[in-house]
Amino acid sequence: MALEIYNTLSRKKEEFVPVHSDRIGLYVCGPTVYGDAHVGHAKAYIMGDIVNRYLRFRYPERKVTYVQNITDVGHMTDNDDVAGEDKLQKQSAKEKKHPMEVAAFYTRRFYEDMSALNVLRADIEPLATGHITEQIELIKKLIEKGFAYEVDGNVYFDVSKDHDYGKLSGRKTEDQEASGRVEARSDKRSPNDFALWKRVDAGHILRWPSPWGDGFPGWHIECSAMSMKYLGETIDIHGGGLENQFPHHECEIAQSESVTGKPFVKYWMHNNMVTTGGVKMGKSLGNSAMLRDLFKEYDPLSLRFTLLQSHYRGTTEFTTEAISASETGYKYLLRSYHKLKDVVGDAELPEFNSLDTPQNQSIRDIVGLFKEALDDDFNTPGAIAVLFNSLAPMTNNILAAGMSEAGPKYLAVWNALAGNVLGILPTQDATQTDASGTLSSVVQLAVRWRKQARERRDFAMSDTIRKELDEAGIILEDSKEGTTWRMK
RNA sequence: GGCGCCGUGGCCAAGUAGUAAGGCAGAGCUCUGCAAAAGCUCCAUUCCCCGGUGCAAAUCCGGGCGGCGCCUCCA
Repeated sequence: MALEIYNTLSRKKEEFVPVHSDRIGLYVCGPTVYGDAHVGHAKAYIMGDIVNRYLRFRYPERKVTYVQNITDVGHMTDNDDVAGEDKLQKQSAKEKKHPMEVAAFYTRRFYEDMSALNVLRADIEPLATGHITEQIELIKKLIEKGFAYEVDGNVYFDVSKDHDYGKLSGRKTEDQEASGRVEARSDKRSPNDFALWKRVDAGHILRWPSPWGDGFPGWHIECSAMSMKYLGETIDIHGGGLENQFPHHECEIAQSESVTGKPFVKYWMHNNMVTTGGVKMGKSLGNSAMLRDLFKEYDPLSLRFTLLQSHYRGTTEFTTEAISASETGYKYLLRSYHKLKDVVGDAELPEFNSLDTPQNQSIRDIVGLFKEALDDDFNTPGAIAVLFNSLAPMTNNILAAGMSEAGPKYLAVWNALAGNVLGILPTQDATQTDASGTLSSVVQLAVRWRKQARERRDFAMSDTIRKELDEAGIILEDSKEGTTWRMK
């Protein structure tokens, strides 16, 4: 059984064979930080997170290094060198802040949102502005090798010098030229050429000195520079949103491979869009659901769960109804997990890896199905189905049968699969925030009073207590063993 | 105009040749003072339509209809 990844380069699933025997390099294009993150960002970075988590789970013997950049250079909202607006500069004018202040502000908020979604931080989170030197060095090499040319303070990559340009997106430069698209006035030799370095005018705040005068780097060069600096000339996996396939990733390949003469990336992964009403959710379309707003209504982890219930390469139709629906299913899984956790208590858990023995056949089966799903190009909906079909029912059986020796084993399985790999288990629960036990004591008191009412068959009082606790966010459940409570 | 993707039950959504996962919603039952939880059962003879190739197709090929993305910043 091997991990298979759909590689955009070949347009098919390929067996994952790491470039190096001892390590794996993963790079995912990070956000441009001039606004808050929306559901589309969540889908992209949760995908990156799943790849990161699963690689670590599946290849414990290899060092996985995950790099995700922050684009804190504004770039242009228009291809025209003159008329283009710098997104960060525009936002900074609006907020009356220095562009770097805007970038820092939204960077923090981005990480806050991602943490709420239980997206693990990358090992290296380089800033584009922190790697201007590296980018300039790369551009110098491209000029030396004849792949780039300077015109009046601007440096462009000469696409005609790169013979396999277009191999990722399947585009031919001739077709693009034939498109009749209106090209803005430019000093490029060809409309397909793209900027490596841009000259700035007097009013531009974010600027750096370079051999070609004051300016700032082109959008694509940062990823090449930072990827190669931290992960080497050929990395295993590079991921990002589908809309970055062209031109961004195509340009990254062109720049990087022209300099090194080696393959830049072995496996390219692209996640599809989040749609609403069948239409792409996008920053510029104004139909984005911002994560911060959603977090007020929904548990961030149930949002994560919702996104994991569709495949990363398919579109995800996003509606509040869709989150509500999957939230119900998600809570079912959590109840099973929490009950098990309560029963196991402080008992020591076995090492997850020690459970892979013939004596634990049912666990082996569950883990096998789970891995089979994720091995198939990170099929998270399939992995979640295993939780619904096997892990939760098995857990409920154990709880019903009171099989205490199986408890810790299964809890270790929950922690590994649902916790470490899928990241859908809460990292902190109500019992931890109630460390002093105050809430618990009070609820226990109410439960005792209600028990007395029930014993004298005063069901009106019993139901009132339950109803009022429910309104306060506490749910009571009666069973043969007594009454248990939990937070809504 | 070029490149590419998608169309599966009321909703969401897996499945790329071997006879339709899963979740939500819905129906019934068990348990129960009631409720909840949990469990059991039912819920697509069929995968947009029409042809074709296979012993076999939701899955491959051709045509049609419908929807979407990229080609300009966007996850």
